[in-house]
Parts: sequence; C-alpha cells; structure tokens
Amino acid sequence: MLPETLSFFEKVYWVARKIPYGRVTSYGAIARYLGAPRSARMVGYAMNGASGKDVPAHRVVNRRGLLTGKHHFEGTNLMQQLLESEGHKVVDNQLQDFDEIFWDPLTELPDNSGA
DNA sequence: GAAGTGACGACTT
DNA sequence: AAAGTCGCCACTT
Repeated sequence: MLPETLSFFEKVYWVARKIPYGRVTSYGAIARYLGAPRSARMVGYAMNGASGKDVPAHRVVNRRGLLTGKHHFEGTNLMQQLLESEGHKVVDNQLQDFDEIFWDPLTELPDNSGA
C-alpha cells in the first residue's frame, strides 16, 4: 500500500521502484496512481531528483513511449542503453511495442486495500 | 517576493 | 484532426 505520509516526490519514487524489470510506465500513469491525474509534470520533475536514488528513472517515459527524459541522463544515450539492456528496442528515441511493455500501476499494482 | 520554467498530459478551440 | 492553452506545484532566477 502506498504510504500517504510520504511527500509527493517520495510517492513517485515509491511507485517507480516497483516498476518490474523489462517493463516501463509513463509519468501520467504514475501521477494518476497517486491521485493527481493532472500532475504528470510534477512526476517528471520529481524524477529529476531521482538521480542517486534507487529509482529506475529510465523505465519512465512519456505516454507515447518517447524517451523525453534521456536528455537528463549522463552521456547522450544512457537511458536508451539501459532500456535496450532490458530487452527493449528504441528507435528515434521511441520505445517499440510500447503497449506491450507498458506497466500501469493502476491495473498491475495490487492495492491490498483490506480485501 | 514575483515571475518564469519544466522528464507531461488533458482539455479547448 | 491539429494546434494552442491550462493545470499542476516545486524549484530557480
């Protein structure tokens, strides 16, 4: 369950850390899961501080599978390399078969809400 | 202290 | 359908 005591940033990290290997999600999906469907920007901004943390920021892309954040990684294509090393294909900064590897916390993350 | 900016996304025209 | 506008809110200048 998501600890509501965490700050928004920490919640973002909390969800991002749960992205399974070989899957990806979007900023908006995380924002929606956090109950802030209009705060996709904040999610991206939060990832800014994810560097050095235990957060697979490379598995978070925009809703079309575009590696909008690659610019914020070291080097020029570190993000792409990380994704490719997880078995993904990236063409023109865009993930191929995005809908197949997309991981939506809303539907794939158990909520354990008392059931 | 106010204004501008931003790893986005949904709404409006 | 495509392009423009707004929201979200922390951070920077």
